[in-house]
Amino acid sequence: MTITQLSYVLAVAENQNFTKAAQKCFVTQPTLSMQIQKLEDQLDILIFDRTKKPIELTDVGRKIVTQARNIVNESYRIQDIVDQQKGFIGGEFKLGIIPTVMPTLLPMFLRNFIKKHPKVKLKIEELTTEEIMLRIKDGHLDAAIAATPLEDENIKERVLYFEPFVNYIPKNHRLHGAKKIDVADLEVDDMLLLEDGHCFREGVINLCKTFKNQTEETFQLESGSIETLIRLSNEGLGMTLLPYLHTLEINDKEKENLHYFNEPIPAREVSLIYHKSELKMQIIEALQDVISGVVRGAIAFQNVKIISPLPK
Amino acid sequence: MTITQLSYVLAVAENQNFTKAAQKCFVTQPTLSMQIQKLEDQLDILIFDRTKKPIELTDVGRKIVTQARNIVNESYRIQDIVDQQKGFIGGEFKLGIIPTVMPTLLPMFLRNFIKKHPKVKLKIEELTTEEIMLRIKDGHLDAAIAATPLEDENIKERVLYFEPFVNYIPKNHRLHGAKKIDVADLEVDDMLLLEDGHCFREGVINLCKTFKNQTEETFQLESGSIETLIRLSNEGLGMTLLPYLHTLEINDKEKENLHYFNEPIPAREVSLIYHKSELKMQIIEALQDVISGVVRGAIAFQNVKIISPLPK
DNA sequence: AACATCTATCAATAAAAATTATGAAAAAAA
DNA sequence: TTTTTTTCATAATTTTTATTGATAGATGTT
Repeated sequence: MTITQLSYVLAVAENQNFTKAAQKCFVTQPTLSMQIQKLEDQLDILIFDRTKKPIELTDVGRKIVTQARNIVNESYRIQDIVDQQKGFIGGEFKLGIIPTVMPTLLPMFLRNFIKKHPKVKLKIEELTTEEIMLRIKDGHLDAAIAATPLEDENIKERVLYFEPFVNYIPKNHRLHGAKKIDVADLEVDDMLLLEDGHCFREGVINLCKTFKNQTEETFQLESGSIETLIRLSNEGLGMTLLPYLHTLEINDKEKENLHYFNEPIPAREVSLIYHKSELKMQIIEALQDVISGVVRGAIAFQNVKIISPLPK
Repeated sequence: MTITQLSYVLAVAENQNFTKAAQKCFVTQPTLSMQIQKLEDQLDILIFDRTKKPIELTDVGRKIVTQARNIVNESYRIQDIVDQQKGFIGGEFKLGIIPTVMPTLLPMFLRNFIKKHPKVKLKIEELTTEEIMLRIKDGHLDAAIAATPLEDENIKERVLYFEPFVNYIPKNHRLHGAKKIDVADLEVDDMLLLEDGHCFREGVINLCKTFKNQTEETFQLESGSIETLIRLSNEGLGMTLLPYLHTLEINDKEKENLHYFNEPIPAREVSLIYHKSELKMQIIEALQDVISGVVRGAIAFQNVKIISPLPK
């Protein structure tokens, strides 16, 4: 039994296909077939049920895959120990970012980070919180930036910053006249929201519910991006809430529609999250340093009240 | 990096010697030298400091060995999963037994066990509780039989039986006339004990202390085996306590010196203990079944009061 | 029926591991 | 000190193992 064989098994289990798995392993398909057969022969069991299309794991196979993932992941940690010893910060690093953070935060720190740590090959992907949590647990992501707290025992969190919510209220809206807005003024029925699956949406709904006991039944419109939200709002379809960093990007005319909250200002907590095993911790800490440094200049609010974005 | 290389590293780390390690791995010494060098080259670090005699681990080396042990142990669990699936009970199994249990319990169950599970290659070693705990943690023992509770978070326990203490009181002793003895009658100063390191000694001392607030200062004599204890006692050097199973083995004349306790009868708890990772659990359960079955016939006390043998 | 997709098999070859034989350095013994 | 022994490294060679390209067979699709 070798680590290579185990990783071949993992690849086939994940792809449910020898040919695709072989590509991901950068070997030919017969290599996988033969090595996996060899392992099956040695253990004298079948890991895959090849009669099923697509291929399926047997009962033992499922248990073996779980253990194999364990072993393969633990084997990565050997290199990690060496890197840590050398103070080496480099190698491939897969980072997930939620959609409502991606467009504003990424440009702020990416250039800085690459400059400071040129040996790290960052692979960044925009994913929902749900996908992020799955992929951190199965090892396909090394870390992610998401709204917290998540309260998942397998995932650790390091708070990066608190991002205040800002009201975006078009000219024709009943609240446009008000200089500063109170949380109690918000009405869900009146608010443009992101579509389901965005945790920012959850945060806003929670905010409204907290202060008005509103149900989440009747939303007027839902959109997939905050950009669209602003456009829709401009068309007079309702007000919306923006995460603070987004308000730095909009044009001067639209800035006139921004209305800040009275203190305490509601905000979301944005954190760097990673698996509890703390693999590649040097890079995670490097990321935290760079991002915290950059954000400290951009967000300088005090008396910020935090609401939980995933209040299930 | 391969599991084989990692196990070579473990062998050298444990033996502090390439030649001996090679023998344990059933390969020649150059094989180890080359494979370990190859691993060191790939990681671009030194695992061993070869200038020191005997050879020593480097700082990184120590961390790598810890992780390597992890990986190698986890790799054994693959075979374990397969065995479990097949209901196969076999392979090498290393069992430790404390000295005061070994001579009485082993003959009771060994023949039975071998008959019932002929494919298991039992390797049994007599060890103190302290050694047992170390070796269970480092994987050199699969399980052990010891007095419990141990209260170690890495070690799980399954109680096999409660073994009452029996007084062995020679003719000339002040208590010889008494038919039944009370725990309160015991005097540490008056009692022959096993030498330091035997947990049975701890148990007895604890028993005396519990009822008389005696200090453990002045013991008259100490011995390494219970056999010797009986001989010394016969010579009129004091009374002693025997674990019940030992009393079944002594000759008729000596049996006259046995005096049972009044209820509640003090006893020690004897358990099958094993690492929390539950490797080779099928064999552990098979052992438990056989031993419990055998002992149930031999010990049939009720109203047994338990004292902790390791009261630190 | 023809085609496409997928895995297994085979022989050839490349790569890696293990072995035997040997050498050099350090420790132990004379 | 000199000799002997121990111990690890190196080199050349053999053995074993992994990988590949080509292809066959099986299954499902159009």
